[in-house]
Amino acid sequence: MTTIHEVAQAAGVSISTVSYALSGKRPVSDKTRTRIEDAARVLGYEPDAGARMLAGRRTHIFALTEPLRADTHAPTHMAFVLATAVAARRRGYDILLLTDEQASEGMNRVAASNLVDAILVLDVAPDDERAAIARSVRTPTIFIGIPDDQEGLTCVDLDFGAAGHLAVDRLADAGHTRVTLLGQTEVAYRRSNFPRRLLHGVQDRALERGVALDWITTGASATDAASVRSAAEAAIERGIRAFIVHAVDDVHVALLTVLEERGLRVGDDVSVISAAASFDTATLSVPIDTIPLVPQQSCELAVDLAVRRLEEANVQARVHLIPPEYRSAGSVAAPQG
Amino acid sequence: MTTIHEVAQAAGVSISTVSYALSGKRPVSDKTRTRIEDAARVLGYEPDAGARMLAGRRTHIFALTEPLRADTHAPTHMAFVLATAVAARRRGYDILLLTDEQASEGMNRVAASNLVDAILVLDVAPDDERAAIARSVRTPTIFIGIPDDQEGLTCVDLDFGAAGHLAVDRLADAGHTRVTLLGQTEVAYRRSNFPRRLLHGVQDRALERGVALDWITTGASATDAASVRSAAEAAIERGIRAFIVHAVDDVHVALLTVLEERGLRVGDDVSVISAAASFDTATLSVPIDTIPLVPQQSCELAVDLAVRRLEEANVQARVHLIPPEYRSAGSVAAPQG
DNA sequence: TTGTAAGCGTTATCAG
DNA sequence: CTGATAACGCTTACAA
Repeated sequence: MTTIHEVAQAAGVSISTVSYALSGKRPVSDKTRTRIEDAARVLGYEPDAGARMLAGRRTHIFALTEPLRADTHAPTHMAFVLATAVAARRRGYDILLLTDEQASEGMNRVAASNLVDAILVLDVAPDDERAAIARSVRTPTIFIGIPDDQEGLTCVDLDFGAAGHLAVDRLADAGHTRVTLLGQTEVAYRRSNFPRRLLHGVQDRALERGVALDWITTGASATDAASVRSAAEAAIERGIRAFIVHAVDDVHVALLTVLEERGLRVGDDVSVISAAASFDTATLSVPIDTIPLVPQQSCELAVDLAVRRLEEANVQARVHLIPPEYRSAGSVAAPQG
Repeated sequence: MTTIHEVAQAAGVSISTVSYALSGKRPVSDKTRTRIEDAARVLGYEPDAGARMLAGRRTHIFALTEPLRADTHAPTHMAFVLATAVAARRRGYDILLLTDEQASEGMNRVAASNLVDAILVLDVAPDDERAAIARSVRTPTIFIGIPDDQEGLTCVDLDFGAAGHLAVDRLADAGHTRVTLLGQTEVAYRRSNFPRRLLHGVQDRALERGVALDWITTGASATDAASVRSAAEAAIERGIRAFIVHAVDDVHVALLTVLEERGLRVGDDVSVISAAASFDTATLSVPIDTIPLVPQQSCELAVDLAVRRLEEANVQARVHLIPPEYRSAGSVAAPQG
């Protein structure tokens, strides 16, 4: 194992100069710095993590707590984990997984042992027990998602309410007066916060714009497209020609299949908007207007806030809502006849 | 932050006694030990991770490298990550995620900086570049999966070849002489090792038992069940009444749907075995005989091997194949007529 | 611009 | 069975 001593010796300087040259925390003359960097590279020097933690009181590790419930949508979840890991790595941090059933135990443990510099919280529930922990530990904690009680917490999330407004506005602007929202599973509206926020955004704006709204929850299993199909068919029978979909890809597929069977062309006879979809809607058979979920943005901002909390003195806790973006693909049209 | 000093003071002993009492690495009298444990609990003492690493040369962290390619099946992947994290935690280890595109960089980094005690490798490719890294670093490395060149590596995996044998044997024993294997995506047979191993197991045993075998790869997208359906229909037309399925749940659903449409009852008119399925086959509409993938077993064994490598002196590298298990559900029957 | 040296909080070696 | 104490490898005042 190469130590800082050996690098110092090879470069003919003291160990503190090596430390400063590599961390950049003190100006070092160009020629000695290059000499040090060369020596470090040649020797394959990498600072000992333990020593660095102990002396520097920085671990360069973030914890990521993810409860992983049975109803977790795996691809979405993975996208968030990956996005977090990538963003963290770009800032020089590694990710420590906390998948305990009782995430609380893990949070307390890593905080008490100074194992991590900050904690990132994923898959936030309305009454998330991790909110209380976050308030009680000294370790900076960032929520990706929003619990009911946000007092004193730093949270990051897509503005699902605004996404709901946006979707209704586009359909209302096009002239629709009746809209059906194909929503998440029933349990999702209890276990998570964001489906409700989108729902309320849609409901409120529908009320304001005088749009009649139907809201349908979709089946729990990806395998039973049947219920989605019949719900869509019923809506069409009633003359509905505008859909907002906030659901997994299978639900999108089921809806599009029904529309095609009925000979209804999307963006022509019928309007469809996909809101906060976690998968790539470009894989669908028809181009669909989308309000994307962008895990990258949320996770990058979360990592950014964590770093800021470590580097700056008084960063105050608040909720950061990311404004939704509307990606047009021609799937919204004025109602026919 | 509570230190070992404060615990020692509170318990009226020296810090070394505290260390030994809590680690159990030296006998400590019952009464002083309880006094120490009480003090530690009351003060909420948790050893400082950095100090522990530096002094003890043990980090109590395992790295988990996961390349996360675009074609990764998210639910399966998550099951493995979760199983690893749970198993590791049970032994007192945390998991550090290494999701770099170039996993090699991460492995070298955590090894050189002594950030982790061992490295666990997931989602192993046939020509995995991480095999070379594993051989070059001092950090013990365990593969969950098997690359082509296993020389000097410690690997853990389900015995997919034996699983293939088992599946064919059951069908041949029941009297079937023609079998269709509904396999993974085409790309999976190039990117991963295990689909090939199952395929070869099936092919070899089919040859031995005089069973005529068809092998079909399935579509890349979960949304196009159509190709699976037509393949299944073609097989049925040709009189095939025995299927081995090594694929995602959608493929199972598509096959079962076709069978039902044709009025073929599973376990009666037609035989179906699901091999190495990563999802819960109990959610399917019909009970299916299964050779389960058991991520828990692989991951537990991997963690176990890692711990053993740290605690024992000479554990020699080798491949550990987990024998497949057959779970009957009545979906295999003798061919009719 | 560079060097010296005092910790950081444990573990583990030596004594007792 | 218990106590001192020397590492562990680095960061960061404090000096020069």
